[in-house]
Amino acid sequence: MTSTNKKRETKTLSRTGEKPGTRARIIEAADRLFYEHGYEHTSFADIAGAVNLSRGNFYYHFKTKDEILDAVIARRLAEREIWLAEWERENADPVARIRRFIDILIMNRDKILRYGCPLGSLSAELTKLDHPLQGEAGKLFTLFRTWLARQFALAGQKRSADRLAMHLLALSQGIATLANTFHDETFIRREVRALYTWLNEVTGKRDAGT
Amino acid sequence: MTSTNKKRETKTLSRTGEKPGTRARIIEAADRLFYEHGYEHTSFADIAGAVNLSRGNFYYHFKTKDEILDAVIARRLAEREIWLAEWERENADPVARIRRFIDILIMNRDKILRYGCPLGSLSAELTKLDHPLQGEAGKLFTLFRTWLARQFALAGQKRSADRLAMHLLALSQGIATLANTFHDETFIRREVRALYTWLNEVTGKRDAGT
DNA sequence: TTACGTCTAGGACAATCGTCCGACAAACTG
DNA sequence: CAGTTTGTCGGACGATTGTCCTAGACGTAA
Repeated sequence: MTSTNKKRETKTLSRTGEKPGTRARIIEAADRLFYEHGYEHTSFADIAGAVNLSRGNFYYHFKTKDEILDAVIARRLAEREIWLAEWERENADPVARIRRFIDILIMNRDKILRYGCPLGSLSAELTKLDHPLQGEAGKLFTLFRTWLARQFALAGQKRSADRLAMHLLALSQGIATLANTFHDETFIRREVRALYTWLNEVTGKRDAGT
Repeated sequence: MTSTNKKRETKTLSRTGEKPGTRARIIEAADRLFYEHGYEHTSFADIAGAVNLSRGNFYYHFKTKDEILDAVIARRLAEREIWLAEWERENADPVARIRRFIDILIMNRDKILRYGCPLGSLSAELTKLDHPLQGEAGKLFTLFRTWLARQFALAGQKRSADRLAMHLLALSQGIATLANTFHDETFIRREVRALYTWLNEVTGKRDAGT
């Protein structure tokens, strides 16, 4: 449902005189603008301006705003799936993998301080708009939820895997929101340390460093 | 800065043929609509329609949309201050007071499932809009933060009072966001139970019921 | 060459936005 | 009584919104 795009396939196949990946550039700009200024507050003109396109040409690629949002969510999903694959490839230990998830808070701290959590803020906004793509946005959370639960299960917490995953998701979400509200980087670092400790406790491990 | 309203005073004093508390009714409707549909997504016409007023008359009471937002935030602040006073009056034990805060998640669970956290969603939206009243909205969090920290201090956790307050705020915030995203009431109840346990642990108390 | 599909530009469109005005009814003031 | 204040109404304003259309430029295929 998310991205059955005949256009995309056509594009990929054709070798006409198009600028390299105009459609992809639009989605990328929309992704950034939706994150920084919100979905509703970002206009067609804003996105078109960000990629130096006329609004008319823009319409050629996306007929409606919802279509762009759908593409943006699909892009975010794909991006996160790559993250998860990398974390699995680089860490055999499921607990180490979960730590990689927690580390997002540190690695993206600048953007979090300025714009909050990309997943949470989008989901919250679509709720207020009663937008039909709420479910799609929810899949972003579901992706992490099931992945985290699988790691917790691998770490020996099979029975409470989903509970732990949800708890970790909720706390990460709340940390991002409050850090954004108070513009407090120290708070992020402190909570991440606490999360590390919590992770070791619930997985029955000894402390594994900072 | 928030609510120096000559008009309000005039209104309170005058006994003209006005409908009882038109201004207050406007603020009340705006408060609800901002929560349910967001600030930007709520128009003058929406609010005016909700209180059966013409847009023209509406302008008489509030010159700009920001003015309404300012009044709504002031209203929310006042309302929360009353809550806190009640909790203090009804509970001598600071830990019991903190439990009252946690209970918000249960008591407002229906609205949370539908619209998320009133504080967090507003703060997040104003961030995206880069709105001048971000700071005012932040005061709502600060109100709870300082109050919770005071209760933790009274409960014997003076050194880590603010840290505990922030942690509790963040988790509550995250619980609301995820419960809203997944429309999961069970999740709220489970996390609230866990918060009760956590509260007893950090304040060095024995388990105090459900 | 001609024909065609792909891509782009510029602008039109109806609707809605926040804002603001002028007229008027009711009540209080002197 | 006349005059002022207070509250209400209907509608106008310029700007911006998402959406859509048409004309043409470009490269490829026949």
